[in-house]
Amino acid sequence: MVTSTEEDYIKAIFKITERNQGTASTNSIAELLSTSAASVTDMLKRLSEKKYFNYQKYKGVSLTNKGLDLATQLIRKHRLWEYFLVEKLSFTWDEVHEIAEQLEHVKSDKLIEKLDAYLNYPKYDPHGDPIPNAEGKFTIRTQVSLFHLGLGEEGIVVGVKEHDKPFLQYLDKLKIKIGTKLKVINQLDFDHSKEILIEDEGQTVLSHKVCSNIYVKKKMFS
Amino acid sequence: MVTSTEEDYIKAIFKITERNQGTASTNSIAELLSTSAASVTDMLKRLSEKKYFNYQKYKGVSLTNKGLDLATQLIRKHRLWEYFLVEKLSFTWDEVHEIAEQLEHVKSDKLIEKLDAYLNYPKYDPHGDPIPNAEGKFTIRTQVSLFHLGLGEEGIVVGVKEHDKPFLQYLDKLKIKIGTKLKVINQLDFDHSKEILIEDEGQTVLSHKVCSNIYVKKKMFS
DNA sequence: ATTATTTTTTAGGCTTGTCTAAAAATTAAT
DNA sequence: ATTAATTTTTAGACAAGCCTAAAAAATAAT
Repeated sequence: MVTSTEEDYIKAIFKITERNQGTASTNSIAELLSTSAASVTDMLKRLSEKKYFNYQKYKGVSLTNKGLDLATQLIRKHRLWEYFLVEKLSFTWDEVHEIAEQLEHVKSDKLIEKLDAYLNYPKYDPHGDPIPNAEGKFTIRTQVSLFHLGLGEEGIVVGVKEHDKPFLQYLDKLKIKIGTKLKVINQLDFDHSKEILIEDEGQTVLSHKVCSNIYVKKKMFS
Repeated sequence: MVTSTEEDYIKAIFKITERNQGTASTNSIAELLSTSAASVTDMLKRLSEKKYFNYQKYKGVSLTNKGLDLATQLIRKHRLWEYFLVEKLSFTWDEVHEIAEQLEHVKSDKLIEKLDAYLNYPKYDPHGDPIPNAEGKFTIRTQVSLFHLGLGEEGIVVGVKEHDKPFLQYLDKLKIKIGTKLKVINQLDFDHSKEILIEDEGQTVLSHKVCSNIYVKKKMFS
């Protein structure tokens, strides 16, 4: 049996080690889970007996295969629930994270398999992130950040990097969502901002930060 | 903030006081929650400060209006989720209780309202129990137990009393489900068993205990 | 190569929710 | 009206998760 708290730790370790290849530090976990470093050390010591990760004092932790499997299943659950909330219950993409965070802890393999089937085995969640299948495999898409789209080039929005609520609400207001066609009609070297033509919605200026948080699929022959 | 454990206690008190009008004893709560009487006393003492119920030493507990409201909302959530699991994810009625027991603790009013709307505001759950609406009101149906159906009388199954897994599976095997038409074709005074004609499925003998666990709507003019 | 800074761990304590064993109160029985 | 049986509460302990403050280890800076 694994508790919700334990699952949160596994997920945190996964998220951290996903980027900076290798180990997660005590502090980084504490920050991600909004808890103290002392609590993390405490938890790691106790949890490491369950073999979800390797822990050496002062050396940080890295997930074992067992831990990796669990993390993948948790991400699968989280993203499937997000998909359900948006597609079936018509939540907006900025509202679903907190709810999915709770739903992902519900224990029932059958539930998640049936949910997956009901949703027709979606490959991507409402933010464009891949949903692992029952075996833990997922499809990576070729995508670039909007920042890397050159002058005159076109792309279709396929995802976002950060899931920050105000950011997602900002995109909503601009009518930018997954599937929206964008075209770079001007770019300012000074601050790396871009003037973007939004399909059916006119044009707007997007900052460097916003651009690098939007993933697009490049249209090759426009 | 109310924890899942606290919610379980409120629900238990509600269930107990629902029948034997009035107060729930320490022992009855302990039994329902599969815990010790000592734990219950402990919990009651601490929880009673939150005003969900009135507690007097040695006198048992009874829910306040605040507690009653919470219990009703929990039942609403539980039954809506059960409905979802059966109607949308095609679970059978014997499988849904444990999963709904977890889902009901997910905190989001918006979630439950949207779920309700998505399911088209169902009035009864898969076991025939009424689902309270957002205001806590629910529709009681005129129903009698199959035991009270006389010789030659007909009825339509509208619910079951106990939700015991093997019992529900037994009914499944007999092809008895909600909406099934039944007719009493013989009854044995000796053990109060009845011979029943099941619509499109032939006939069978049902024990007293089984009969009194099946609720039917009497067909007035058959 | 020391000193300073940062990170991590230890130590001790708190709350929630649980337990067992024993004491106290209530209820039932003679 | 006592005694017996049952129910409930108290007492003391434990695990999971969390905290703060202080100590120890690792890393960075002079």
